[in-house]
Order: sequence, then C-alpha cells, then structure tokens
Amino acid sequence: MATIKEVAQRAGVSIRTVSRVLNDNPYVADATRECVLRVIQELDFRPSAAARYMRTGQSQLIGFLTDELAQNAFSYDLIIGAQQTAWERQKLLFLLNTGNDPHVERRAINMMRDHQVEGIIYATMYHREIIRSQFPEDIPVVLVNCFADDRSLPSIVPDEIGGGRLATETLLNQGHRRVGFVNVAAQEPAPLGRMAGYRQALANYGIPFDAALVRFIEEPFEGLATSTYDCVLSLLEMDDPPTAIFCFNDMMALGAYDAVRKSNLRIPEDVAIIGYDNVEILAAQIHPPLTTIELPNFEMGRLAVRMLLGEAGSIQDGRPGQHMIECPLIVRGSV
Amino acid sequence: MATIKEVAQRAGVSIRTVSRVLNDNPYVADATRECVLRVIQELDFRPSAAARYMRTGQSQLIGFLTDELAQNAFSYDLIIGAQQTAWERQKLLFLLNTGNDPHVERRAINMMRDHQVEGIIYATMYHREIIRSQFPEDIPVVLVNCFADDRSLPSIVPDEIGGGRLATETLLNQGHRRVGFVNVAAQEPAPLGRMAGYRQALANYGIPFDAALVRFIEEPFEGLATSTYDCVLSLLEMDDPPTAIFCFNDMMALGAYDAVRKSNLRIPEDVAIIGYDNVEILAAQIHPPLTTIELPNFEMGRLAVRMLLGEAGSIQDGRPGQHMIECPLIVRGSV
DNA sequence: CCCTACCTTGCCAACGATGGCAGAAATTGC
DNA sequence: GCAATTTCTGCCATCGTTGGCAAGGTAGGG
Repeated sequence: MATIKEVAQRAGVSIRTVSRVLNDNPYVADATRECVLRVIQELDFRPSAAARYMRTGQSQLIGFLTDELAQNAFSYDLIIGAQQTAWERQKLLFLLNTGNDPHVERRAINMMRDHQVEGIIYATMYHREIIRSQFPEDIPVVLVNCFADDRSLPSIVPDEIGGGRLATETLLNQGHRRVGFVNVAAQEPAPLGRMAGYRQALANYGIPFDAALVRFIEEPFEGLATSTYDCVLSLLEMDDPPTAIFCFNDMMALGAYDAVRKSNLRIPEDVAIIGYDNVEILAAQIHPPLTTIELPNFEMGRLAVRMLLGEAGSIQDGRPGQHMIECPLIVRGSV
Repeated sequence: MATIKEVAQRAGVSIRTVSRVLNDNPYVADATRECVLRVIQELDFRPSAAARYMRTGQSQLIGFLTDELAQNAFSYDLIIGAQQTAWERQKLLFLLNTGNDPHVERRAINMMRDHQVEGIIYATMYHREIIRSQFPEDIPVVLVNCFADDRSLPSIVPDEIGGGRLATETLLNQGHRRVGFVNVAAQEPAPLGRMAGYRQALANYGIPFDAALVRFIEEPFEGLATSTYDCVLSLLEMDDPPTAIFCFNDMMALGAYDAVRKSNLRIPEDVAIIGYDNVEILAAQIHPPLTTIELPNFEMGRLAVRMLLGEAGSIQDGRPGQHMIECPLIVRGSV
C-alpha cells in the first residue's frame, strides 16, 4: 500500500503538503491540491489510521462486547444499530463475544485497550446487573440491557414494567377479562418487571389479580416452547380458563400456539396470544402472525453509540445516565 | 494510559529493555524482568497496538464484511466461528454490514484498508456469485457463501447438492416413496443445487421424478411460511399425496407444519418433514422438533479465518481454493 | 592475567502521519 | 515602489513501539 511519502514524491511536493490536502487545510494552492489529489487517486492511497492515531490520539475505534448475546440470534439489531451509528460517525466497531466467561472478558477488554478503543459498549443477552469493577476506570463504558451494581456507568435498559403493562393492556383493551401469563421463574429484571407490569395493567382495569392465571417455567430453560405448551394446556383446562395469554417471549408463544390448537381453539377468536421480543423470523412467520412487544434493539444500539460519544445523555443530573427505553407494541394477527 | 516510557522510567531501565520484556526476549536478567513486570502490572500498562503496528506492519486486524447477512439473524454462528478463531490467534475482527449497497461496500472496504486489516472476509446472506473487481487486489480476501465470477478468490460455499441429496435420502431411507419438495423459484445456487440433489437421491433409489411433487414459491419471498402453507396444502390434496416433504428452509417448514396440522395429519406419523438451515430457535422449538440439514456456519467462519491466515487451503493446485462444505443432517423428531 | 564468549543493556533510527514554526511567494494598500 | 499582509510551502519534532548495532559487564578457559 502506498504511503504519504510516495504520494509526495510523485506529486513533487512535501509530505506536509499532502497531509494538508488530506485534512482539507485551506492553505494549499488549487493547482497543487488538484495535482496531489490526482496522485492520491492514481496510487489508490489511503492514510494509515494507525499512524494518524499516533499523532492525534484519535483511534476512531469502538469496542462492542457481548456476553452470550451474539450467540443467540435474538438481538442482532442491537449490533446493527450500533454499527450503523458508529459508521455514520466514521468510527469502526470491534466485535467480541465472551460467552460470559469472566476470564475471556478480561482478555477481551485488554485487547480492546491495546487497540486504543475510544470506549466500550457492553451488551448482555438478558437484562441483568453487572459488577462495575470488571471494567477499567480509564475508558468510557456504556451498558446495554444491564446496569452496574452501583449505577456508576451509564446504561440503557428496556422498560420491562411498561412492556408488561402494555402487553396486558392490549389484551384487556380487546375485552379480555381472564388474562393468563406464562412467565419464567427467575429473579431477574425481565420476569419481575413484566410481572409487575401485568399486575399494574390489571389494577388499572379494576380486575383482581388471580394467581392461578400466572404460571412459571422453572429452570433449566431448555425447550422453553415445550414447557410453555404444557403450561398453556393446563391453563386452558381450568374451569374458568383465560381467553388471552401473555407469553414471556416469542419462543414461548410458539408453544402456546400449539397448545391452543391442540385444544381445538382458534387464535385469536377463542384465545388471544401476545408475545415479547419481536423475533421476526418467529413472530412474522407463524400463523396467525404474532402480536408482540418489541425490544427496540436497533434503537438501543444506536443510543449506546451516541451516549458513548457524548452526544446523548451519558450524564444525567451529574450522574451516569440510566436510560429506560420503551418497548412498543407490534400489532399482527394474534390478538 | 501509561506508555512504555513511563514503565521504563519507573523501573529504572531503558525503553528497549521494557520492549524486550514485552516480547519475551531471552536476553533480560531475571531480576530486571521481574522488576519490569511488576511496574507493568502496577501501572496496568498495555503496549499500543497502533504503535506496534507502525514498526512491525502487523495490525492483527481482520475485516469481516457482510451484505445483508447480519441483518438476518440466521447465520450468526458464522460470525461467532470467525471471531473465536481470530481471537485464538490474537486477532481482532472488524464487523461491517453493508446492506448490499455497493457504495457502502466501497466505503467499508476503504475503512478497513485505512485500519490496515490483514485481510477481509466477505460473507453473503445467500449463496451467490460476486464480482471480483469490487475487492482490492492488494489485500487477501476470502469469500463465504459466495464465489468470484472468475474464481480468482478463495471461497467457501455449502454443498447444496449434497445437502439436497442428504435431505431427500433421509426421507427415502424411512421408506417414503412420494417425497414432495417445496423450493423457491430463483436461479441461484441454493435452490438449483438442492433441486439437483433431490433428483440425484430419487435416481439413487430408482424412483422416477414426478414434477407434480415439486412446488416453487415465487418472488417476492415475503411471508415464506404462509406461501409454503398453501403449497403444502395443495400437495396434500393430491390424489396420490406425498408422505414426506422436503422444505427449502426451516422457516418454510413452519408453514408446512401448519398445513399438515390443518389437514388433520400427524408429524411424523402421517407426513414427515425435513427442513434446511438448522435455525435453532425455530427448529429446536417447534413441535415436534424439526429434523433438518445444517448449514455449518460456525465451521465456515472458522475455516474462513484459517484460510485468510494461510493455515488452510487458500490455494489448491496453484489456484485459489474453492471449498465445498458438507451440510450435516440434524436428527430431531419430524422424520 | 588475558582473551574470548556470552549475557545484558542502551542508543539511535524507523514506521506513517500531523502540529508548530519559519521562510518564500504572492497580493494588497498607500 | 516599498512595507505589510496574506497565502503557500517545507523542515523538524513527535506519537509509542521494535529492530539493528554497539558497548559494558561477567564468567570461563587457557
């Protein structure tokens, strides 16, 4: 690859002049600029980012660290949103997936430091709390789908309570009064929050909470859809069965569909179903298409980059911003 | 962040000695080495990859370019396989998704050149031919899921014919003699190859090809599962209906499931179904779990990195290696 | 005791770019 | 026509690291 030196030689000017052309410095004669630009094109020259970084200290690099997220096709849009936003700002994204292994994580962060990233975005598969001390103090960090134990890092998390409420209210709005909820049994923000939202929605509509309508899938969460199938069957066999079911996620809705069909009921006429996550290849393809709550992954990725670069509230009231992103309703045909 | 200079000062040695410690040069006295290592740890020093590159010309960076692939959660394992393999070799992966826009693609390649990537892996969403001239001559390129018009770039593609044959033979092996095939209507390697494999399998078993058993979904490919639903319904309504159906991909199998159920038939007892792609969140979750042909994405990502680094046949018989990867059968419960 | 190795260390140049400064050339104002 | 200003250009140092080379020190052998 050509260097600035060769360009200078071939154009018959000094290196400094070429550098000025590259950086749009106004103090270059038009004729000179044109000549230099022509040579640059001829040689297909591009200035070395590494060398430029040496002088300027601007690496234009952003680290994107994920735990298991990337292994699990769900939240791909998060990466795309971040990548696109970074790209618009002439930054490049490093991608590293750690498999949630703390040792790998440390090495990954070190590797990113080696490459002088301007900051690190850390995104988790499941909404959870993370430990602040695993991140270095001297690099900006933005958390996605998780938050620091001491809230000392800016973070972006989905509004689980709002989402749970929205899902439930969507069903209540259609006149349903017996709304089942198939949740997962874990003390994490997602199941707890969506549960809270479910209860809020019932309260808003003046409907008493009925614990019999709420079922929990126990760990391990293998074969989620199958476990949900069993849950929903038992819900539908109740004396006073639900006419609508809120599933913790779209994969589980798949199991719910099977259970409803097995019971010779129709969706949405006899039983309405609503999911969560908006996994397109599931939700848009099953029949009838699944109405669901979207995890706004693209937007979260986008915001993460903007916060990292200081464009958006990485600081709120003098403390690291803790952002809650609304989860919108995606209307399809299952309600 | 600390630099090598500060480490040297604090340890009371020259910069060169610190460099020697960093690079495991044997000519360092044990006492000195220990002292330097202690200071390195104290200052949490890490050598700058950019500066190191300046001297050595080794950037340790690999570009990973995708067209639409990354937007579509299918082939995530490809990226993970590449990332993990790169990581084992102390390399970092740049990820860029171009959305198949040639303008964006050019810019992406330029950005990667700016950062002195040691090579570029270009992966496409669909198996297809690409134009050689869009890539620079002076950087190693490995193609995944695509191949150059003039075969002048090493490439890795799935063996579509073998996969189609394997899928069909799996069904024939179970005693099925009327095997339907729901394909997509496109002049691309995947549908053409799988079709060829289907015919080969029939021939191997001495079963005459019946065009009535093969259906094509026309473009646009929106709502693939729904279109497949209609196709499969009409297949099952034939006088001599198929007892097994090979679906071009897993999403389409979802539609096939619905059609079979609609016809009051059981899977796999009355109708066996086999898919293609092994999209886990679909195939493993639906009921019964889908038997399918796997696109070995992880392995393809892995091989791509190894080829790029010259570890594996990037050259075969003096020409760029064109690798065909076998697609293995994943047995679940639908056959 | 000296010579020869080898071990250990440090100095300097270099990678490819940009910033500061100074000098040369061109332009302006009187 | 000359000084003052503006425009344009080039030289040198610098970023953080490693390679080449040389020099000082230590030990071993004769």
